[in-house]
Amino acid sequence: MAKIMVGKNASKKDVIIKKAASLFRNRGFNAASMRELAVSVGVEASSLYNHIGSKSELLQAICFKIANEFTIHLNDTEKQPGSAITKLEFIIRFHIKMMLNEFDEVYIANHEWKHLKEPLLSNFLNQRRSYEKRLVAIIEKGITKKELKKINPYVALLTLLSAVRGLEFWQRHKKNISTKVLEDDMVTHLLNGITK
Amino acid sequence: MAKIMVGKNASKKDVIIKKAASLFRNRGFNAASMRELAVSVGVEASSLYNHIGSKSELLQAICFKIANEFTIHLNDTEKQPGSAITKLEFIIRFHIKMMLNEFDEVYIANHEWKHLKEPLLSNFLNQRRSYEKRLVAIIEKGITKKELKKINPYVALLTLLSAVRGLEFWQRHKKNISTKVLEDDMVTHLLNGITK
DNA sequence: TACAAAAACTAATAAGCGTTAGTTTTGCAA
DNA sequence: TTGCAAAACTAACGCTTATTAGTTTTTGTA
Repeated sequence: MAKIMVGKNASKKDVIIKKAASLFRNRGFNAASMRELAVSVGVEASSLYNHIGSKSELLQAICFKIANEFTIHLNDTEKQPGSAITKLEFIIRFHIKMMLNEFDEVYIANHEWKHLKEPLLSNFLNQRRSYEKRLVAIIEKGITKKELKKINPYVALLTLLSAVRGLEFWQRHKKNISTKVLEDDMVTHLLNGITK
Repeated sequence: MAKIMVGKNASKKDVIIKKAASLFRNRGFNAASMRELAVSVGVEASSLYNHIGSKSELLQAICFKIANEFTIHLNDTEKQPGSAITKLEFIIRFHIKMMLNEFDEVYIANHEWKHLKEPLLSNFLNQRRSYEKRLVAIIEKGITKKELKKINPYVALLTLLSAVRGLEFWQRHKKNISTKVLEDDMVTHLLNGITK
């Protein structure tokens, strides 16, 4: 009768979701079984259902939590004054922080969303599309105002988002580089290039 | 008794692997079933086993084919003379081409390798680590020779590889941008930045 | 045309999956 | 201490999975 250990301010459901995020990232959503999750939580598989509705509900919770956090931050960014470059730097730094602080969840929102079930799958994709369009708008404005080079804004978006997303590999590359160096170097690289 | 259709110069095994690559990318390795693959090939599931050994053999074939192609190209790059920038541009362009021409396979080598079984999993990861170290060496040499800015070479590697990998999303963003613009803009962005 | 090998088929296997039903234990409030 | 709800347990369900065995059909060659 191992009871689920729950820290302050976290419901048992939250504990399960956290463990699920870790498991889903390490094994993939489909490969991860509820029995494995149960072991990691320290309970029998069927007991999980006293706290959650289904396996896919866990995936939903993770994906939409992350999507909302990014949306909220973009809302803030758009409100604040400043050049396109300032805004892009602000956004890039937020992406980097999210990658470092909520790695499992962000990874899942990036890679395992495809196992969401309709209609939530469409919902999620719409939310992401909308996010990207708003970023493109910022880049376009920067080009118009001659703050940025005349490159294709979609290519720039792609490059920015992908580079930041690549921090997934940071787990592997943690070679005594401080997160500050990481953040600064990456912002420099993406905004100013690497050639001298 | 639907026989597997096979084009010139392609064995039936090749046809199955090609279909598997597409299926694994769309559904994920674990979610993709041999029965689905059989439908896509136009045959009963059990008939596949006249041509292949197992499901994971298909994953192996795909992952190592791609890994080898990248390794071979890096061998060529290292042999040829030229600055670090030239070499990096050469490599970036190859990555972009691979992404566009062998999308399914590259995607799988990037994302589904974790479902490889030992000892091939370790083998694959070693091969990738070695590839990355050789790229870092090129970047380091470029910094030493003052061709490149003094940034952390691992961060630069990360940024480069991830940005290129982001071409996965190209399928979604195909907004009448020619692949030439794409390639050129991305190389410019990654080498020279986007700020004016 | 006959024969052998290749490749298709049907049917079945054992294992693992998410989930449910029914029961027992736990922990808190009266 | 009693009583009740929350949360654990055991056992089982129906389903899907990769894979195998055994059989039949197809194909290419002599």
